[in-house]
Amino acid sequence: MPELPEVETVARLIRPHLLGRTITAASVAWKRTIGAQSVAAFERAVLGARFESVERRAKYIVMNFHGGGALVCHLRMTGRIHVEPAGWDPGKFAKVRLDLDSGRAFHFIDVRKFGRLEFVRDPAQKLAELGPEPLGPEFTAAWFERALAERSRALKPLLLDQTFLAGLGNIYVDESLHRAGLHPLASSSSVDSAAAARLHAEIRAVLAEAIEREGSSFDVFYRTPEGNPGSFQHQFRVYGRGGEPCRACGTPIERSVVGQRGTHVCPKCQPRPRRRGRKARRGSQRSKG
DNA sequence: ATCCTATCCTGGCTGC
DNA sequence: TGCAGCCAGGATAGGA
Repeated sequence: MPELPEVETVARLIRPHLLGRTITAASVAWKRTIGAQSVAAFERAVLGARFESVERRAKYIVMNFHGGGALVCHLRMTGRIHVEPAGWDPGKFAKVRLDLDSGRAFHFIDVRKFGRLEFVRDPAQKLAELGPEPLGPEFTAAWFERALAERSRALKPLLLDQTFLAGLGNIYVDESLHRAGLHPLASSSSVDSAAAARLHAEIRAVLAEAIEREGSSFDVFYRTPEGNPGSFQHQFRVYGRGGEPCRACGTPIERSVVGQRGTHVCPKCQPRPRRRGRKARRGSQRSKG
């Protein structure tokens, strides 16, 4: 499903088609896609608007308009964006169409209808609750170590919490935890300094590598706006590899459910914590608080 | 504070 | 080949 690397890829690919372009017509085929706003109000708001910038924040694509206001898009699980020549057929799952003065049209397409394309006056306000960007300057190893220590939640649900750290989803959490040798159920407060630094580095590394490969496509849903699948799925170490040998040690990857999410762990590389919420006993660190 | 469950959706898969 | 039933999951709301 689209996580930070996939959303970044989409933003990069649609940006050149949108910058400086004006919306000349708008139509909405599925009302819930545009959020709480009425179709009439949405169309009124975007008609004549000119794209000034296209950014990514967490898993959101923020398309700012000249003079204020923005379209904020979340692909959720199956959302896709295409900017294609006017005659292009977006298919039966098309939800919103925005015609551009370039002769192209912006299409928001979504099989499962969970995705959103909302017009907001103040995107900063809408995105205010999000945690730091994992690839941004705020996300330092020191901040991360402290933030983990300040809570006592299982690592996986915490990393999926967008108000804690913004942009990771199920795939990249599983991959990061495996690469750092940490179990998804380990308590955040039990993570010592060295492990926090390791996890910090692996989160950044896995996201950067995935962006380089234009994200992951493991089903028919995620495609870049150019219609291509990403290729990072070939680098997965645990995600979707239940029963297959760990690439590091050969032990079969175990699949379980953590926080309602399919979860993939190498039982040897990521030993299960003996007790939740307590510091690991051996080789303990000397952290001062 | 943290955890758990239900909700939103439908294509694709499994099993009969 | 058909079909019922289950699964996937990001975000959010509400309850324990």
